[in-house]
Amino acid sequence: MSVTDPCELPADRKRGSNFGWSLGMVLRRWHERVEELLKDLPHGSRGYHILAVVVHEEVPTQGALAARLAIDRSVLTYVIDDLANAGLIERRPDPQDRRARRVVATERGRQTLAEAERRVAHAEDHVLGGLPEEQREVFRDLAGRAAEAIHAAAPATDPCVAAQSVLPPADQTS
Amino acid sequence: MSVTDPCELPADRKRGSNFGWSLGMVLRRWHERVEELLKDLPHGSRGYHILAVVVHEEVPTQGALAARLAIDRSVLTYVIDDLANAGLIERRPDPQDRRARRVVATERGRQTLAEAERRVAHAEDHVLGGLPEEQREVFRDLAGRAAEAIHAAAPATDPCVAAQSVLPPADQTS
DNA sequence: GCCTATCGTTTGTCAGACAACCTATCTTCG
DNA sequence: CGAAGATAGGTTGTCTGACAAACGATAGGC
Repeated sequence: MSVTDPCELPADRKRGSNFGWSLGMVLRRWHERVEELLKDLPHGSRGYHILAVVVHEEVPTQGALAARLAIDRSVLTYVIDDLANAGLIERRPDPQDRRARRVVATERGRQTLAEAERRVAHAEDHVLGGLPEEQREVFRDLAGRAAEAIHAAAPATDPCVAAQSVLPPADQTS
Repeated sequence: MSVTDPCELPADRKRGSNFGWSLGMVLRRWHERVEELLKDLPHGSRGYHILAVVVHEEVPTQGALAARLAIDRSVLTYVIDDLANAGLIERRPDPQDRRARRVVATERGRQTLAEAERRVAHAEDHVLGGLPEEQREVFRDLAGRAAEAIHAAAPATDPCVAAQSVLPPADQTS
């Protein structure tokens, strides 16, 4: 495949192709719905993501959890607090390293997550209602793979793009 | 970085329940890059979206612009202020309705947008670098169509999903 | 000519993100 | 062993951006 030629914008670009806007739109709606659905889960979608990783993956420590989700550690602190208060997870001292805490899900946490996942899956279908059924799965899959690639290549600052002005030199008064 | 090996994600459950996270991840990265690229455009990606609509679509008024982008009017006020100060757009009184302002792009605004779009397209290719080339276009297209459908069906509060607890009936003591 | 709705603008409030700092513990090295 | 630095987790404070409410100006109905 030859290089991407970003200078040739598909003529349709004017309306449908605001990728950033579109992503924001979909994500916003996803948030609205999920936040509504998971209102009694301690921190809504935040708690959901964390609980999901705790349940589905054997996560060594809080730090690893933060890295896995690409969120700040200080967020983890209070979300885990509240998830623990709700009896969904437990913070146990790591016998190997007493600085670290192992975060493990309780049985109740697993049940709650299972129910939450059912609801979220349903909500997602609704959010993507504008797409025919089979394309929803494609979209989810592509999003997941794009996100994983991004997460794997963590260093956000890739200087391959020069930082020069988009504005013309301001001689043409219009 | 000792024990954790965050890349060991057995594939069976890593996707399917973290669509929201994936979207957030992609969008965050998009933001980082675009905000970097458009740092001399008055409000970064915000100004970019607004300018794009002003240039590409004949938008009657600020209110219509806000509705088109699904953003708050109060945001439009100051972003348009700064875009106008930068000489990219103009606010003209609507001859039909002197409450309303027509927002039109200047020639400079058009040029700036064209340049910005080139850069953004390039950045987007980079953000989606984890996907093979042809799937990027699919992803963009799906996102665009999903977003438009969402935007068309604006009323966010659709009570088709009951708001009941995800938590089991609390048999555990605290 | 009033009264109400609408457009754009301004202001205030609130939650979430992020950085800086702190404490406890582990590790390394003298 | 003990001191010094590194690391895990937690706390605090600041900053930004979103949203609601109030405001002046103008249009349209009666």
